[in-house]
This record gives sequence, C-alpha cells and structure tokens, in this order.
Amino acid sequence: MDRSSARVTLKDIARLAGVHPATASRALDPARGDMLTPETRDRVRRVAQEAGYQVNSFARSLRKNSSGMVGVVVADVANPFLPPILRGIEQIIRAEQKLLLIAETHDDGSTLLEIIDHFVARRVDAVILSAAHLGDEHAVASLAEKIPVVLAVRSVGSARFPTITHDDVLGGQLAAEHLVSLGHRDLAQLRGPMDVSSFRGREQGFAAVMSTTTALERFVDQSATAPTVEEGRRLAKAILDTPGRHPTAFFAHNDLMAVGALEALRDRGLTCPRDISIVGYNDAPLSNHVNPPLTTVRLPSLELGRRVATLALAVIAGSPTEPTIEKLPPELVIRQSTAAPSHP
Amino acid sequence: MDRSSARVTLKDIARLAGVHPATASRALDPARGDMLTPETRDRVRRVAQEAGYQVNSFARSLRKNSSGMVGVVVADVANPFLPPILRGIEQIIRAEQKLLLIAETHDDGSTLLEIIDHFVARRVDAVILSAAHLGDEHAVASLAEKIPVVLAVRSVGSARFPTITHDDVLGGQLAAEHLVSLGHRDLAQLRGPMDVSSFRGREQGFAAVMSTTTALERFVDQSATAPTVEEGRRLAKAILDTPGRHPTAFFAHNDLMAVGALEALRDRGLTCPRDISIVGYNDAPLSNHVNPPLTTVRLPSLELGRRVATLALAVIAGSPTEPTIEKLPPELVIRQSTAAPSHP
DNA sequence: TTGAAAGCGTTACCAC
DNA sequence: GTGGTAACGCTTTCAA
Repeated sequence: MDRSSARVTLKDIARLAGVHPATASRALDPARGDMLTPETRDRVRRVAQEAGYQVNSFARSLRKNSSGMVGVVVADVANPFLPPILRGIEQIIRAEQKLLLIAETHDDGSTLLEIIDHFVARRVDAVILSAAHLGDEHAVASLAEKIPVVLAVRSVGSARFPTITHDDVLGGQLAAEHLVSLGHRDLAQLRGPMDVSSFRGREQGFAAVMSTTTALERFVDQSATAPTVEEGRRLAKAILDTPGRHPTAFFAHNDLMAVGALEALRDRGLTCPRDISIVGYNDAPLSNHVNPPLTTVRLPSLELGRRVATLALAVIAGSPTEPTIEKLPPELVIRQSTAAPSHP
Repeated sequence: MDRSSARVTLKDIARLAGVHPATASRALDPARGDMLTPETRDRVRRVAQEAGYQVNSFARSLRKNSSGMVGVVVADVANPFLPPILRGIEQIIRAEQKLLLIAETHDDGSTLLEIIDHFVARRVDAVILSAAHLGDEHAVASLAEKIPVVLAVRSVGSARFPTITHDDVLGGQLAAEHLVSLGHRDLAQLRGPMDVSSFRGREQGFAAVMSTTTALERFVDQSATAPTVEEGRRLAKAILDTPGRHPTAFFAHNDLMAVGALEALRDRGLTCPRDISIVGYNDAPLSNHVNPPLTTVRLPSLELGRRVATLALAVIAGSPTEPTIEKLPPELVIRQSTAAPSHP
C-alpha cells in the first residue's frame, strides 16, 4: 500500500485546466459556479473529476472558519434507546452535507468537559448535547458562548438553552394512571439517577398522580446510580427484602431496570404480573420479547432526533432562537407485565 | 448568546507572553516543550491557560496534514453487538488523543462510497471499516491507496488488507456440535445475508460439522436480506410452513433472528426447546432475558475493538503491516433454548 | 468573466 | 534557546 503520492490540489486542477486557482475554486463551488462561462466551468469540473480531485477540508475550513461537522454528545452508545435518536439526527444532518461527530461521556463530568474542549478545538458547527446532568448549566453556558448548542432528551433544569425532550412528566403520569386504574394502591418506583432530568420528570409525573388518589407510593428515597439491569435488580431486591407486605406494582424508570426487577422477582420465586406488576420505559427493542413482554412507555425518538437536528441547523444559521423547550408526548404500550393486583 | 467575539490565536498568546509565535507553538507542544527554558515555557502556558487559548485544529491539521481523527464505518448503530466494539475502539483511540468519526452505511453500497469520500476529504488518519461486503474489495483497495484501512468484523474475502474478525467458522461449528451432541439429526440454519463474511463463515462452519456426522441440514437455499427479527421470523415461518416433518433445531445467524424464530414458533403453537431448539449468535444484551433464555455464541467484541484500534494506530504509524487476518475465538453459552429432541 | 494577492492559524526549518 | 520566514490549500476581496 503506497500512500506516498502527494494529493492533487486545487492548484493542480487550475494548471491542468489552464485557469487561475481562484477561477478553479469558483468553478467547483455550486453556489458560485454561474459567475463563470459555462465552458470554463465545465472544463474545470471535468478536469477535477478526471484527476480525482478532493477538496482539502482543512484548508477550506480554516478559510471559512466552519468545519461542516456537528458534534453529538451522548452518555452511552450502548443504550438501546439512542439509535433511533441518532438516526433521526443523521437523516437531517446528512441532508445538509454535514458530518456527525459522536462522543460518549459515560455520564462522567470530566469526560464531558474534555469532549467539549475537543469540539471547540475542532470548531464543530454546533453541538447536540444529550448527556447533560441537572447542574451542568454552567458548563453548557460556557460552551454556548463559543458554539451553538441544543439540548436533546435531557435538560439542564433551566430553560436558558433551546431544548427538545420527551415529556417525561407525562410519561410518569401515564404509567401511574395505568397502574392505579388496574387497582394498585401500594406502589414503588425504581428510580433512575436523580441528577438527570428525564428520570426526575418521570418521578414527578408519577408522584403527582399518586398524590391525587388513594394510592400510596413507598420507598421514595431510593434511586439507581445508573439506569441498568443490575441497578434495577438491586433496587427491586432491596424492596422485596424489606419486611412486611411488598408493593403490588413497580414503575421502573427504563426497560433495562424493569428487566432487572424481573430477575429480582424470579430470584424470590415471585411472578410478574401475578405477584407484582411492572411498567418499564422506552419500549426498547426486545421489550416485547422478554418474559413477560413489558408494559412500557414508548417515545417518539426518531422524531425527536429529527427535530433536534433541525433546531441545531436553525441555530447555526443564526435564526432568532429564543430559548424554547419543546416536549414530545410519549405513549403507553400495554403488554403483559401489568395486571390487576391479585390480593386487592 | 453572543458568539461574535473573535477567538484568541497563537499570535495573541505570543504577544501577551512577549515571545515569537514559533516559540509559543513550541511551548504549548508537550513533545517540544523542553527545547525551551522552563521559564518561557511556563510563562507561555500560563498565559495561554488564562486567555482560554484553544488551538485551531484546522490550521494545525493543514500544517501537519493529519486530522487527528479516525473514521469508523458501521452498518447500523442500532445493532446491539456494536457498542462493545465501539467502546473498545474508543478506549484505544482516545488514549491517543484522537477523535472518532462514526458513520453508518445501512448496508447500502452507494452510502459506503459517499462516506469514504467524506473521510478522504476530511483526511481522516485511518478508517476502521466494519461494514464491508464480500465483493467490496475494489472500493476498499481504492480507499486504501489514500488512507490506512483496517477491516473489522467483516472481511472482503481476500486477505489483502489487515483484518480482525471473530472466528465465525468456529462459531458455526460450536453451534452445530452442540446441537448434534444433544441428538439433533434434522437441522436448519436461519442464514444472515450471504454477502457478508460473518454469516458466510457461520454457515460454513455449521455445514462442515454436518458433513462429518449423520445429521442432515435442510433448507440450504434460504437466507435473510437483513439480520433482523422480522427476517428471522420470515425464514422460520417458511420452514414451518413446508409440508412434512420440520427440523428439530435451528441455528439462527444472530440473536435477533433467533428471537424472530421464537415468534414464528409461538405463532404456530410450538414451544422452544420442546418442539424446536434454537441457537442464536452474539449474546446480545437481552438474550438471557427472552423467553426462553437463548443458547448463543458469545463474541469477544470489546477485545476485538481494542485490537482493531491498536492495529489501526500501528498502520497509521507506518509499521510494516503485512496484510494479516486475525480471528478471535468465540464461546458457546448454553441456556434454555436448546435441549435434546423430544422425538428422536 | 477572470486574474492577482492576501490571509486564515499553525508548525517546520534555518538562522542566530 | 529563540526569532524569522515560509508554507500548508483554500477562498475572498479587489482590479482589470
């Protein structure tokens, strides 16, 4: 593999076509192509084509001070609810001939700062941040001074930045109302990390419904360190290990935690939904294939991705974006992990 | 949000620190920092720190002709077996202070070419390609002329390029041997797309075992257009709809297809493993939570990611990489979707 | 319509 | 050990 050959530059094309580099530059830019006579334009383009010319994006970006890239910050690519969001973003961004730079924080604050530095150094045209924590407001603000930022999925608490999320409060309500209407009166949430707006919203929506009914929520002081199967299992186990009657229904803050709860039940010889009903969240890909198939809350994630990307492009273009927060409505999907309590 | 303020450049730092830009450049480069007196070096660094200086990576890249980015091409980020590979890659690449550029082909040939163009234009330091099809050899060769390329997971058939894959032939063998040793004699594969080396390898490993035993493989001419739940269901349904006795075991080329097969069984009122045993592939995250938990083939994907990235760095550094192909061994995980046939 | 020249911010090389 | 100079490849004035 010989890669030593120097690459063909605009100057080469200009020489081959017998024109000045500036002319060649104009010929190859669709936007400025019609400043030229069709003949010169086409000749240059043909030469470039034949020579396999590719712009040097460094030089172009240096000159234009824009990278043509959009940075996306996510917490964890392994999270199964991310792909549709990323796909939605990609659809919009690629249509604009821009490229996506994806980085992961693993929910670590200092990694977030590092990534932000990278993005700033690379003069990313905009940052789509879906890994924010409540309290990251300062970091986001200082990033926003340099690069357009839009928040996806997770807000930072205040509405200072353009944000598009799922309506997590509504999602929590849907879950609670479903369980209450089935007759459950003794419930518990398996909470995700409380420094993330999504889980905070779910908790509040759920609790709000509780407070308007005769139903009781218990174990309100526990939450997961990460929204994983293991943590779901741990929280559920802690509840089941508590002496006395256990709740008849769990609201897990995502499907992975719901699966962990299923494991905890099984460990104790309990059955879902006979002994305990479980509602998950996200409608992750295999949620309808676990045993039992999960009742869960489905999110319009592809749409969210598309809207976020569209918003990012608008901010790049400098439209008068007032800091809005838009919340897309979720939808309850009823499957077989929920039923009326057997001992009412 | 005011982003109009011009950014601070190296020249500014030099002026503030009372040195020449070239000196400032040296002071800020860890590798060349010790050419300077500690005093000047530290003074420059302090000034840069205080002024919030960030290199302009375009200028640097233009000068160095290297972007500090590694491009990764995958078929589909939603595929649950990718995250560990990406994580492995990221661990290695980030340690080198490089950034990952991730793009998806959706297994579409022209999209692959587009992405390659983008990567070339952006002078990515290397490309890690895990979305190759058998027959993409030409495209890969022309890319490799310009940028170091390593193949991950999927080979192109020939061994012209440095490649690290899972040992799919061995994986197919493990699956076959397991089923045969349980007593199955009438089997079928639910094949993934045959233009992908991974599935091709699994098929061959499986078939090789068949040919050395009294077991018989049937339905050898069917394969999926994509390795999805839907396609797994379709293939399984086609087999079950065929008149006469059906096979007593399926080898699905991945876990998603296995789940599809489970659906097809359920649709026909059949039970796994009582009526039909199923082996999946990949040990995807929820494979042990579906009903029944899947016997499957586990892949050392994190390790693969790490090795691929290490190899890519070696190629970038110009080490004398002879085109090797390395195959990492998979491992059979026995769960509850396989059992001895009930009507032997 | 095209050409000339300057400059984007950085680093490599050569002097001193 | 530090400064000067040039160059990376491109786009964008400004002139002609």
